[in-house]
Amino acid sequence: MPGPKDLGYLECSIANSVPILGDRWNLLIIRDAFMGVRRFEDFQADLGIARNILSSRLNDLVAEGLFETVPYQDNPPRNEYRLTPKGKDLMDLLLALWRWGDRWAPPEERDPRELIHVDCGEPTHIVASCAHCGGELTRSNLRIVPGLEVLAESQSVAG
Amino acid sequence: MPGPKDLGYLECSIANSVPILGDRWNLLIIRDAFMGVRRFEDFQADLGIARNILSSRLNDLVAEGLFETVPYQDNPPRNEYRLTPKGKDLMDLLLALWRWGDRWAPPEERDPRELIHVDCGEPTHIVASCAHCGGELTRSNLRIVPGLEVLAESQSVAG
DNA sequence: GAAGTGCGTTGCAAATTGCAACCCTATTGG
DNA sequence: CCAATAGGGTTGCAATTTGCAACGCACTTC
Repeated sequence: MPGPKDLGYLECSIANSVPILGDRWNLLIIRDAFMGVRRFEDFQADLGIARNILSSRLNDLVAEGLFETVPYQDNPPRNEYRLTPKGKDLMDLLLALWRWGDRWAPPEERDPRELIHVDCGEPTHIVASCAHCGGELTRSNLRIVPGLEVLAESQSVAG
Repeated sequence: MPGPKDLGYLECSIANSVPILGDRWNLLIIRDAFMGVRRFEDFQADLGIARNILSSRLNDLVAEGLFETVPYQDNPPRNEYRLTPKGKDLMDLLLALWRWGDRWAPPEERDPRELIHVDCGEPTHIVASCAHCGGELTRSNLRIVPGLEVLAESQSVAG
């Protein structure tokens, strides 16, 4: 029975997020939404996505509660698609994706967009820090427990 | 010409990352790799992914430089799939995904895994902070320039 | 030498994608 | 009033991808 497989059996937050976030278009639509895009035509024009796919994806995103429709005109009825709190909470993910892409898959022509941290006024990017002590989270100071394994460079099991 | 569309025209780091990361299986394979899984059979058993798809995805991930094959036996030749620095650098993304999923799409039975910050010894999760000043990055203190828009709650254009 | 392990490839049916074309409502122009 | 345009989709169809099961192949172990 082809088509996306149900991943519920994995019993994991990441696996549960994957059906909606592990999709090329959804990630790009969310990116656009963070940039301020809100209308069907604007998403379509910016992404070059086929209209039927965009329609389907927006419906999925609304059904999953990442976007909500907000009418901006009655005749004919027209909606904007806006991020909900659940959608807006993806900001860290987008920042991480942006950062990774800048380091490992930058566009040919440098992306003119910069992220500015208003509090300090400087260009910035995400750094992962600990919710408890504020220290930086790195591969070597993190551990998953109970875990098959650690995230660190040096490993002690499985080879 | 159906099938994944080339997104190069978007000229953006995120769009460039999407072809490899905007895929259900790739994200899960990477997740497993961070948990210490390295062998074909182990990925297959853990994810329940079809063998042909796993084979295809691992090849893609190696081709993109996120994984590298490391022989662990000569007869017959067998390889492990390990994250490269490029792949390991996805840790922040995985942490953000994990965090988001915990908040918005947690598994029915609570995931027994916890992330421990070894430096302070406490369970933790990612908090986005500024690479320049270390302050927290929030939707209201970030700006994309030049930008159609800001990430903040309150917006001044297109609305 | 019969079974088991590890890693894939092959075949096929079902689902998804992309494109172009069409539909509908309402506004604008003459 | 009729035509053209804008916004927001839906429909049809062919190419591509998926998922599953089965098969292949090279050793190893009993």
